Amino acid sequence: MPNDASLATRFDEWQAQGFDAEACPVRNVLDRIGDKWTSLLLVALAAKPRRFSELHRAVPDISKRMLTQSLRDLQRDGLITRHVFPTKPPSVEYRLSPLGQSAMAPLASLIDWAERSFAEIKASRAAFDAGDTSEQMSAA
Amino acid sequence: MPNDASLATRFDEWQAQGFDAEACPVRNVLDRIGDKWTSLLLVALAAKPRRFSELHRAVPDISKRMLTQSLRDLQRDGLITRHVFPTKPPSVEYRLSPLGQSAMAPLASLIDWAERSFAEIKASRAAFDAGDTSEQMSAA
DNA sequence: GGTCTTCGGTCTCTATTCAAGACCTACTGT
DNA sequence: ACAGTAGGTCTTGAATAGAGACCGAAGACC
Repeated sequence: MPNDASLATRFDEWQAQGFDAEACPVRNVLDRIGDKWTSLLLVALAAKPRRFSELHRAVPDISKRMLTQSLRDLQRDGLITRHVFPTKPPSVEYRLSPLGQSAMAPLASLIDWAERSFAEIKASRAAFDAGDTSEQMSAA
Repeated sequence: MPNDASLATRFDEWQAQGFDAEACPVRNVLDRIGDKWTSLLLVALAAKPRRFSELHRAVPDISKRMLTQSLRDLQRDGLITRHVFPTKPPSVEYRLSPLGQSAMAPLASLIDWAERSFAEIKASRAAFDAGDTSEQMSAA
């Protein structure tokens, strides 16, 4: 069962292993999750399989270039599968693989946290931007 | 309780709201989590409070510039706090705020998933890079 | 028959962001 | 006196993201 302590322990282990980017799951996997679009696409596909243009409409401000690239990355990592139908204008459907579905639970818990904490984060940002220099000068 | 269905529902809600980046917790929060360094720093600070150079040593291949900037972002979002001690060479300690600690549980579950799935992801990447074009042509 | 739109992309070009490393002030040890 | 440490900032090049043009084939429109 993961908790803060085991996280810290694992951090030490990763560090001991020289923090090789190839070997470190955090760097490998979280870099992809945080890829600005990929998590959004995963959530979009969690609802149901969708086609390319459908995804493009669902996530309005992604460019085709980035959509293509993000889908390729997701496919490469085995989180989604790509199905080509040789229809008159070709249609391509993307759907979550079992591996991708297994990611939804932890991803949902993160999103859940994000929604719960969003007000507090926004408040903190506002305070920070207002010049709130609440830095403790311990033992002046 | 979050599950796939509620995620999908929320996605529809975000979409209905015009997907304003300001209002969407996923884009706001996940963008930061996936900021390449921030989650790593959060994990590093989960173990214990650390000082600037200590963090720089703990995460070997981050540049000072990015370390400074990532810490500022984290501080701005209220996930960490910054404590300046007016010692002879000034020392600055960073530590997780309560909000930051509340993020560790979902983050840990994601990292847990990442470690469990890493082998499968690596295998998938290898297959993909080997030119495994396993695209289903339904109804040839 | 000619033109317009859809679909799933690719290509090019520009703007932003990242990363490496020099530099800075103040102090400390040798 | 000189180098080194601490916590950064600044400058400069490299990688990356985004906007939008283009493409081929097939309908649908007129």
